[in-house]
Order: sequence, then C-alpha cells, then structure tokens
Amino acid sequence: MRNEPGRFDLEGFLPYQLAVLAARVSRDFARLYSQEFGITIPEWRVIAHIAQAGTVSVREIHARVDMDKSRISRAAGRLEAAGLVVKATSKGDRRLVALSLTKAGWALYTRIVPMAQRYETEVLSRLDPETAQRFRGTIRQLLEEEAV
Amino acid sequence: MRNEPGRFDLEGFLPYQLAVLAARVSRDFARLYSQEFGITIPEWRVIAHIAQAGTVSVREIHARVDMDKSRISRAAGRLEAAGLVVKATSKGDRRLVALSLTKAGWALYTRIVPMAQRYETEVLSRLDPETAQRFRGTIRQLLEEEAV
DNA sequence: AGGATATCGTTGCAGATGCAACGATGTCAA
DNA sequence: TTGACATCGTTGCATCTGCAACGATATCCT
Repeated sequence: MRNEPGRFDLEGFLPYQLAVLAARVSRDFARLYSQEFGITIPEWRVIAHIAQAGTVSVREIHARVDMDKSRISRAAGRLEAAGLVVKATSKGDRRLVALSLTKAGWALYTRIVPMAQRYETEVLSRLDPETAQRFRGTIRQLLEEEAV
Repeated sequence: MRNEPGRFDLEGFLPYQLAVLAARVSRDFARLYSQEFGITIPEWRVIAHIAQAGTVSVREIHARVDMDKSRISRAAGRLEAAGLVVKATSKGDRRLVALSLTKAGWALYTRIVPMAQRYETEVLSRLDPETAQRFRGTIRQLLEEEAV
C-alpha cells in the first residue's frame, strides 16, 4: 500500500498535503480581498463571525475558531481603528467585549461575501460534483471529530 | 444548495475549513516530534526532503514546497547548527548549496518516519477505508491542478 | 460578607514569517 | 572578452504569531 516500511514520501503525507493545499487556497483568496479592502485573514474571519453571529465577544470567536485570543484581539483592534468594528463593554458581564460591525463593516462584508462564494465555487469546479460533495462531507467529518 | 445569496456561513466555507483542519493536523503532529526532537515544522520538512531526494539545494526544495526561500534557508541554518545537516557549495554551480543529512540527521529521520506514519494512519482511521481513499485522491487532484 | 479562584481581553516578549534587496556566481550575446 | 542580465541563497526589516503574565471583573464557597 502507501506506507512501506522504510519508505516515506513527504508529498504524499497527509498533514503536509493539507498544509500546502490550505496555504494555497487561503493565500489565493486572501489576495483577492486584501488587494481590494486591505484586510488580513484574521480580520476577515472576525468580520465574518460577527456578521454571522451578531454581537460576539472575543471569547466566543476563540471558542469556535482555532485562533489565539491575542490574534483575535489584535485583529479586532485594527478593525476598530479602521472604523469597521465597534468595541463595547458587555452589559451583563463587564469582562466581555461586545464586538459589532459598523455600517462600513457591513458594507465591506456585503462586498466580500460574493467574492468568497465565487472563489469557493471556482475551486470546487475543478472536481466533478459528486467528488466535490464527498470531499466537503469528509472535511466536515474530520473537523467534527478532530475537535476535542 | 449551500450558498444562498445573502447568507454566508464561515464554518462551511472551504478555505476556512481547510485552514482549520490543516492547522490542527499540523499542530498535533508537530507536537509529537517537537517534544521529542526539538525541531520545527520547516525543519522537519527540510529533513524529509533531503532524506527523500538525497543532496538538494534550497532552490529545489523551494520549487517543490510552498515555503519561502528564506524560511528554508533559516531552517537549514538551524539544522546545520544542530549537527543534523551539512551545507556544502555545489561543485557544478557554486551559487547552489548542497544540503545533505549527517549521521545524526539520518538517525532522527529514521525515528520520525514511523511516528509520521502512525499519526497519518490514526487520522485516516476516523474515516471508513473507501472514504479515506477518495479523500486522498481528491486532495492529490486539487494539489496537482492548483499548482500553477 | 469576603477571600480564594476562575474567566476575559490585552499586552510584553521572543521568535517566526514574507518580502525585497543584496552580493556572489553563472549565462548569454555581441 | 566583456558587459548586461538571470539565478541562488542570505539577510534586514517590518510585521505577525503564540505563549505567558497581567489587571479587571465575576463566581464560588464557607
């Protein structure tokens, strides 16, 4: 089969393959929106999360995404400075930060989403529909099970 | 289907999913060998490439892997300092660096490979064999086509 | 009530990263 | 041969990153 004893093929090694593929895809997509809007990957993720979940705290984003708290915090800081996000102290628990999008933040989000969808479609169009479907399902499964 | 207009689900977004999955897998595996041998991901990749291809230059690694030249160069420097790799000037073209493993480098490699294989098997064991097979094929296909 | 403990977000810090520029070397053409 | 141009690996620099520590706030337990 694939893993003969003594032989090892880095290019066929799953963690390596995943890392390369993910880096390429992320980089390609990031190029699109960073050129257009000047935001980084963590910033895009934060915006997308807020847009999706309404007002969220750093903690909530951290719980769902595999990003360090500090990365989120700094991204939020930059977004606030750019006028895309507002930070407020949460009413209930004053340790929490309530992150929400400004009008400009929503406008940017509204323009990025179609780009994201178009890009995703383009990547998947390289696979026949059934393969694409299966692929997505497998990734989803691995993500669910991996989450310890 | 998945992408309704106006709706957007970050957790279902392919580039995001890939990034999260790849980061988790890489991190988990890296934890194993960094604890044991004190090397980083770029260093492991460099070692694996040299072991596989014999004597290689920074350029060759750069061509095959999606790692910046400087990242490779610095990883090679650290490996040399650790006595795992030897840098020599290539005979034919004196601009090239000829990277090769020392005895200690080979010894380390020989001990990492089984860990890598075991880890890969463990990840794939979460899928039924046919799904795993398909998944690997799809990744391979995307990597081939993506390479522009 | 009040002190021990936990949680949240920020920040300091050391190290890693990508990019561009550089020196060294090689190639090509006149 | 010689000068223009290309290629290779390294390095400077600005930035990003993860980790740990911290202050502020909340919760728990007696």
